[in-house]
Amino acid sequence: MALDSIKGSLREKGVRLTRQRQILLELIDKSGLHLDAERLYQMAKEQDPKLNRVTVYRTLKMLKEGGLVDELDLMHHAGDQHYYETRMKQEHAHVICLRCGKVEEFFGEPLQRLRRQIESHFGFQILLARTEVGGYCAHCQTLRARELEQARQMGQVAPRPHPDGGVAPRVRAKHSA
Amino acid sequence: MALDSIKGSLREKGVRLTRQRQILLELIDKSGLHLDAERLYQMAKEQDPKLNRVTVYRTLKMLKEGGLVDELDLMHHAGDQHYYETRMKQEHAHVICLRCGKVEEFFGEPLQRLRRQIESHFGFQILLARTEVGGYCAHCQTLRARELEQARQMGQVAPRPHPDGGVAPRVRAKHSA
DNA sequence: GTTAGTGCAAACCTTTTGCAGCTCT
DNA sequence: AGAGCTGCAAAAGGTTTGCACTAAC
Repeated sequence: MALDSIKGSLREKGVRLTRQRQILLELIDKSGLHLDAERLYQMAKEQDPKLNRVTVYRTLKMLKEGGLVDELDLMHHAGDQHYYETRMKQEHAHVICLRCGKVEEFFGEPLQRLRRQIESHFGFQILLARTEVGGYCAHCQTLRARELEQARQMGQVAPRPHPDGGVAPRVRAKHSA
Repeated sequence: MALDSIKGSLREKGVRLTRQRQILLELIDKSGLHLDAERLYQMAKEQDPKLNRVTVYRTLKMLKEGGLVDELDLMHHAGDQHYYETRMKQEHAHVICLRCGKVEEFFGEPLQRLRRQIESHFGFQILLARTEVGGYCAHCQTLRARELEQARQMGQVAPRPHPDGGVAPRVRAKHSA
């Protein structure tokens, strides 16, 4: 489990393992999900109703600057928040369906190859890398074709299939209390 | 020039080429730079002092949703703004030095390979792809080594070389008037 | 007992929205 | 002429900061 290695890493730096941080670390690590700050806050509040949103932001910032978590934006498919995941795993790309929002992870050798090429090409020292890909998953391709067909039958002008045309309208999450 | 193809593409859709949009398109296309909304606004204001910040955001949003520009965040090396570039060029990765802020572009076959692999692995239809890499450029690696050496000589504890340790503190740009 | 960390309130930056008036086609 | 676009003001969303109090080491 990556949790323990994170905790160790923090202890080494003299960072205090407060109750709040334990809760947050546990949530980030356990849920394989890609949580944003607000979501993480809501989940943490269930374990400690007094835990403040600010603490979530401060903890995430610390973990990010310590290189213990990575920050993603998943192509802003649902707004401008950032998402977080522990750095345990091997480098991977995120593949986001712009229609249903599903996020897949792609591991594989092309990523390492790309990384090596960039390092040698520029003499660059890579600390963080991020590849995000947006489009339509197999399932949504089918559904979308059907939708377009229906629109055509209803006598409407068929929307031209455009590079970014199908992006779902931004749903702004609302902080509830 | 990509400008004309963008203009054509907009005209086709019945989008009006207003004075403001011409100014903005010109700026985005001409400056090879990666501009954020605020910077673009400041530059546009020099040509038309009445042009409003809101128009900049609306134009960028339209271009983005029309697939005519790509939105980047360049690893948030200078804050949480987004940066924009025309989609003319071949797909490329952005390589950002976290110390000096320089942005390099990497073209090359590993990117296409990665793209193809993702498409075939998931049966995914890619519309947008983005690879951003953060670290130290060749020049800053040298400077940083020197800095660390000096810190050591001054009797301080040598900062452990950390995955994300050297990121410059966030400078929040301020809207001036 | 120190010092880092927390909660609260308020600020901050970036981006969006409502609406009246202007302007491209 | 009329739909589309702009500017203005105001709001919203996400995130950060100042400060007094609390808790981890």
